[in-house]
Amino acid sequence: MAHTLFSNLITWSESQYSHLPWREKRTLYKTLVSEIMLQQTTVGTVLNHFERFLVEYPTIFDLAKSTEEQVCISWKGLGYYRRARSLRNVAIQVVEEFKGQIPTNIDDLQTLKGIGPYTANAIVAIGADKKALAVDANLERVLARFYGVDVEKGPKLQKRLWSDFAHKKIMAEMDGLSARAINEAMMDLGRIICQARKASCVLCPLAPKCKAKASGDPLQYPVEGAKKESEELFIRTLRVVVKEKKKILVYQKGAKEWLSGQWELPTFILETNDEKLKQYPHIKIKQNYEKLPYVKTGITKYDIHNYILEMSLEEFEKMTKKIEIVYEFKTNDEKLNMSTATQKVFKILNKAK
DNA sequence: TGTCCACGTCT
DNA sequence: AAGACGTGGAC
Repeated sequence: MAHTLFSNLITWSESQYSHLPWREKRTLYKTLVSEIMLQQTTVGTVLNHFERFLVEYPTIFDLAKSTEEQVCISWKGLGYYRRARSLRNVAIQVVEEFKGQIPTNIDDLQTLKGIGPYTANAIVAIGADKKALAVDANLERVLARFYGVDVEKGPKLQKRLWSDFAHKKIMAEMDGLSARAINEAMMDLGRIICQARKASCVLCPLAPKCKAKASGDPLQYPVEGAKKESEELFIRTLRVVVKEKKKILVYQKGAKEWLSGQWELPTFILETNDEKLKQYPHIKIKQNYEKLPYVKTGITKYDIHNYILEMSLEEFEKMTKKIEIVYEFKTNDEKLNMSTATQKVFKILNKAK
């Protein structure tokens, strides 16, 4: 009986992964924070930040009282900083509209900006242990394989899984089992055993009834959509270091730019094949920039080499006469919301000394 | 080192 | 509804 399979799955998951910090003494608040962190982010990365974040914001009221800038600083290293702003706004909204009690039904949760179908279901199923299914990319893959669904990956597959499989079958499996345990276990399975590019079927508790395993080629599910050719985009930036005593020259990124609100070294485009790019002003320098030290960064679809150049304030002012950005001297410490790329530049400079 | 890839929600 | 958003892991 399939029910036994899912019990085995839960046993496997609980024996190995109950120690994740958001699972220990689980609360709705820890679930909210961890699930927002886990959007687009691997468990390993979240492990590096979750507990510190909880020390800084032990309750939803602490989070609601904090400033946007402080929450973004606390979010450093997790990326997709819009999530940090959303999380704070959710906290404020929950305090104002729900007396600080995080709702446990899908509809109320989805009224909160930043909480979509996945996170709403995760909070209901995992946070409140009420019947729901949080279908992230892991679940999508596991379910497509288990049921052998050959619908193209993406929104179509999500819909198909939800209407034909997830809702009717998995939800039925939850009768008599914990919704929390089954959701956590399915995610663990996708993360550890039933990975996108590797399926360790010999270890899998669901293998006896898995259609993908039976097919002999489990990786054929989920079916990949046609990949579209996209032009490779590169940027070569100049990152300028101007020091004055213990301070460095930086500027704050605007609302519509990448990494909005963060502080960066003065940054200019030396060369790019994307003519529409408006993130930084263009500049020309006399020397061959390819001989300068550089660090690689990446954001969205761009391959970026950041060339580093130290200069005096006089030289800098001469170079940027026609540029209207406001640059200021600031101390580079933990109170400054400094971009990852800028931190990488300093790492390289310190290493060189 | 480089290259490829994964990943929820909003707009 | 296609593209934006950042980081880290696998090989």
